[in-house]
Amino acid sequence: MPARTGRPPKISKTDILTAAHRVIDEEGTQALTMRRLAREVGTTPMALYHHVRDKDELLLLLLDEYAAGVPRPEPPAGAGPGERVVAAAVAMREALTRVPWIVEVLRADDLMSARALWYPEEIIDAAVQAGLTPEDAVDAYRIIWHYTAGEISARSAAARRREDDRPTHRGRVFEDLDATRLPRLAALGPRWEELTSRDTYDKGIRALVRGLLPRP
Amino acid sequence: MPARTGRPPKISKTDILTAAHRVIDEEGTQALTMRRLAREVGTTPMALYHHVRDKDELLLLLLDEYAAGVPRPEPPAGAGPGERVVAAAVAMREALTRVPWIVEVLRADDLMSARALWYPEEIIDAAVQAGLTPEDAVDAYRIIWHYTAGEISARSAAARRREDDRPTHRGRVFEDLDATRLPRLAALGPRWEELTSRDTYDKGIRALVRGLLPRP
DNA sequence: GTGACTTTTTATACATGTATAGAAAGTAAC
DNA sequence: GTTACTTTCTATACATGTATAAAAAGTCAC
Repeated sequence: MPARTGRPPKISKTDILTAAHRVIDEEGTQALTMRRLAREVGTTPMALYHHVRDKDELLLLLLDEYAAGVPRPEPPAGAGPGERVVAAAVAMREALTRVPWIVEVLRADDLMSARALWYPEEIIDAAVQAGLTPEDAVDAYRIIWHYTAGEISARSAAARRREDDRPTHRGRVFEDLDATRLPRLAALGPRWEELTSRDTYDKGIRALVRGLLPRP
Repeated sequence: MPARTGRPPKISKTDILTAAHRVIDEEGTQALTMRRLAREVGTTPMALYHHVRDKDELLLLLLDEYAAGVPRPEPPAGAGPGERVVAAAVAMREALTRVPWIVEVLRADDLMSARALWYPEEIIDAAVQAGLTPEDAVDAYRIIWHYTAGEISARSAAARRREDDRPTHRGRVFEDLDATRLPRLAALGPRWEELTSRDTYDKGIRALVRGLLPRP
């Protein structure tokens, strides 16, 4: 154990993560600011930046810790490759949906944390079992990931919109549609809010699997 | 023409949008701050907030203006419904990719601006032509939209990562993969960067169309 | 004109992420 | 011990979006 040189650290990455968890658990995501976190661990805000690169990385580390706590379920027994992909994607989306700050992480990085990597592993493996080349299997995974990330983002934006009662641009747009140029939308207009509040993730994933994997 | 009451406005929404365009054209998106914009139109920052709700709405209005300038292409002659959907989705993604601030807009709202609505119109119409019910056609559009938004976000995040030469969390994660638990990823590891830099949007859209529309 | 009312603009303030510069606190060589 | 070097921490500062309160500038009824 070689003695380390330099000023001995007062705080560790673990301290930071623990404190961050505490703050989020007790007061929610929006209470997690760098200043607040610094106070919580007993330092100055900028000291945190020696342990994490920026706030986005902090969130990614939190996500990783969270992922470590999610058990890796066994793929359903006797399931075909297609069903394995669907099951993994659905589990991935569900796990991510539970993370309140997930949107920030999605914006920052397109890949999951180390301990969440079994999702891509499972999806890619199942795709290869179904007959895809490894390259095609990676493509399939990325396509599924893009779809999943987009769906999560959109859902979160919709939820924010619902909380916020200020009148939205969106509403105005849909009120006066040109029925000549946009007949379908005009016809659907009144039902738009209802139609677009349905959960279509599964439907999309199944369509993707049908379209990506070779016909059995 | 009823005379308006209240203090007469010094600036209009049009002034703001014009100035915003000028700033973006001349100095790029990151130069567009509320303070800068206020200086440009000759007011105080907060005066802008009487004409736009917040910066996100401003960007949405800019997107709408931009969309007005993109001509609505005729669907390819003699194309089947599936090809029409693909063409519309590809055009939508391409148009949005050209808007540098698109990521902010995607985060704020899941729907496009008024003058960009022909994309969903075209997709929904083609889906109905293919035999879907209007409800299923809306679902199909939303699924395609989620996929598209996710892909654009991921691409933009990847581009930012490339510009930034600071070492990324992502890199470290992929260096030490547990080959026992994650054999596929470990095998692909060295090629991951290359494999995930490919453009798979078309492939995904075609898979979605295959999976969503009834077999012809 | 005067006072009530409305709309728009201004001034000020705050919270946030983080850049930058340098101080503090240790080890290692001599 | 003194000096050089390294790592971590602190202080200060800035740019940003936007909340809040009040001021300004008009119309209208009388």
